[in-house]
Amino acid sequence: MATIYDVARVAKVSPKTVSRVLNGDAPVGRETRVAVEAAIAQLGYVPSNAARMMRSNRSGLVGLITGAISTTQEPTQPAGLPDLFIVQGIQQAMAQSGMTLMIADTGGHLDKAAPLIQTFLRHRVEGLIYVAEYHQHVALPRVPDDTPFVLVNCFDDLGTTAILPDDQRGQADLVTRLVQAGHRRIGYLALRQDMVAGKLRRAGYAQALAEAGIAYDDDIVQSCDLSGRDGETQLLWDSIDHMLRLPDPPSVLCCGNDKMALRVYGILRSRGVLVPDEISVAGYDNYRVIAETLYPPLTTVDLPYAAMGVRAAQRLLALISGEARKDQSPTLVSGPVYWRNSVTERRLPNIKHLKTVREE
Amino acid sequence: MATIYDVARVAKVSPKTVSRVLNGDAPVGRETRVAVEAAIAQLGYVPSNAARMMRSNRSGLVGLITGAISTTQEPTQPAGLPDLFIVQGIQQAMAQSGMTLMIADTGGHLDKAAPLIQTFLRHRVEGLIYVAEYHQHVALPRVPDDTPFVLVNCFDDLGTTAILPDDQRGQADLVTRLVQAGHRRIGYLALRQDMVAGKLRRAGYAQALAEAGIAYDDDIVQSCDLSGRDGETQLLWDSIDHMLRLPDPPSVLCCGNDKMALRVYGILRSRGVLVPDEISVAGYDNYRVIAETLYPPLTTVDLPYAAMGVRAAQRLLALISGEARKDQSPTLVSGPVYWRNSVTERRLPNIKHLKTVREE
DNA sequence: CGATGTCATGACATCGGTGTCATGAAATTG
DNA sequence: CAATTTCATGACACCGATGTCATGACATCG
Repeated sequence: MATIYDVARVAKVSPKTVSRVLNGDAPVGRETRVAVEAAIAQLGYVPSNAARMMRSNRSGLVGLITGAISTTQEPTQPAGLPDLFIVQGIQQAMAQSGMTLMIADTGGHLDKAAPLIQTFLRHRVEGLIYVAEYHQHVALPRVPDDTPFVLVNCFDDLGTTAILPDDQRGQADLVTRLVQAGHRRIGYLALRQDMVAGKLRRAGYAQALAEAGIAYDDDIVQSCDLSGRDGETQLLWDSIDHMLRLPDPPSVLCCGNDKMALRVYGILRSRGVLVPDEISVAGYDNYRVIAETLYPPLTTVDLPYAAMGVRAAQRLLALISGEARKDQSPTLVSGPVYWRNSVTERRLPNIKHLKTVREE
Repeated sequence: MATIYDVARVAKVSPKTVSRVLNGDAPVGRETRVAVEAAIAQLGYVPSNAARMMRSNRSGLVGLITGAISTTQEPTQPAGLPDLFIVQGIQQAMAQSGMTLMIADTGGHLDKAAPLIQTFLRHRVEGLIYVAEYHQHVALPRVPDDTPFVLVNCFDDLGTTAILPDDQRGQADLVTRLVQAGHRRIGYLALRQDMVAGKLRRAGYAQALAEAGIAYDDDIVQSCDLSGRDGETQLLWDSIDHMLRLPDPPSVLCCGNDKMALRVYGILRSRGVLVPDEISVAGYDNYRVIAETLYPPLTTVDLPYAAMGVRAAQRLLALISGEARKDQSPTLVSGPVYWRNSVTERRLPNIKHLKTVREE
């Protein structure tokens, strides 16, 4: 591979002048510049980042560690939405800033994180990001204090900068919206309560009910998630069966996530219950493959993964440039409710009317 | 950040000896080794890859270019399965070989590929991989001849090494299996015919019918894919309606991919047609979020993305090590049929009987 | 018109490792 | 026991860029 010396020889200038043409850090005569550029093109010269980094000490690299890529495959995956959207967001924001993103995958085994961090440090990354597959607590190997570090979709005990989805607010927003649409009996098919998202979403559900002055009824709140293990469909079936047989059955079933909603569609269908005419269904995640393709399309809450990714990248860049320092409290990112046809709306499309009703 | 000189000073040896301890390329005395390791630990020394690369000229880096990450979001996406599984496969195989994978995303804009390739070359990657979002023809910017290059899920006019899914064989296998299950009227809801996969799968369908001695009937073959644009559900509805009204309607509907099958489930449900009792449905891709979660679970063909990724990584590594040279004909990778409950089987679970019938 | 400043360029050292070769001591061999 | 080999280690140059400083040619200024 050609070096800057080859270019210098061909262009009949000094290597330093070639460097100046490449970086534009000092004035270069017009003719000289043309000659150098010609030589570069002729030789197909590509500068070596390694050599450049030796002096300038800026690698232009950011390391991303995640289980996102390999975990997607596992049906064990507790949350429904491909965490990859987070990576997308990060990628886009980084590309804009001229940083190159190096992505490494833990393959789901957290003990591989340490060597991966080591690899990144060898490349002298200017910052590190860890993306978790679902909202969770993590205990990661130590990262040197002078390397900016951001956690996404997870948090630790060390107060590392973290970007998290606002699960509680999202679920509360959805339930509030359901109430506005005239629903009063709102069933809740919850995720596992040992999961952060499960707990927070359920808290959001309870919060919204409280704010609306609706009593919380244990009979229509069930934990139905076995994270893909057998028996899940049975459990769901039972829970739904139980709720539908109540004297005062729910008019809408809120599902812990969109995947569960997909199952619920199947169960309701096999029972001959029409959605949304006989019962409404709502999900969580806005997992578009499911939410938009289901018939009828699913009302759900956006899990703002892409936005979280962008925010994470921005924070990391701020940390790198020294503009910001690591903050103690996590950044919560919330997403909008996507209102689709799986939920009936007792409102007329008349805005005045809507207002009136809202003021009831 | 500590350098090898710092370590040498603390351990009271020469830098070269530290280097030897790190790389194990020459014998080092026991006591010396211990002293060096202690110094390394004490200083938190991490060797600089950049400096190492300067002399050894081996970066240990492989560049991966894809639209996979950002395209997933777009509903435009013609094929159904997240191409990310390819990236997974590559990642795993590369990690095993000790290579570090740098991933860059085109954001769906192919014109960003050239600068990305440039960035990778600056980092002196030892090889490049391009992963396409769906089976397609591509025209990529030139890559220097001395840089090994592998295309995955796509092919070009230059005879670059390519790893492709065997769409024709996959569809043929499925249809053959349907015939074995007693089906004779096999409807086909095809993908767009301007897509490589669409064409190949349909060819596989026709091939299997021919091999089974079943006449090809235009009445039950329809192109129904608008790639997510509006009107798609209408088009599907019409096609299904048409087929079901035939005097001799199909006993099974083969869908161009699993996403289409998901839509078909919805349509059949709203028409009150039971799957699989009244009509069977099959998909393509084995898009597990859909195929395993649908009720009943979907019979489909595995699109072997992970395997393709592994194969691609292996080929690239072979090219890098010089063991192999670029071959002209693409490598076709095929996946198994996943038989689930969405298709009726006219066979009894008796193996003898099965054999008998097979010999009919 | 001499002093000063700007422009365009080059010489040279340097970043942090590793390859090459040299060296002295210990082990092995004839 | 001398000759040879092996072992353990260090000195030094080098990879390919860039930062620093120096230099000569002009332009500008008082």
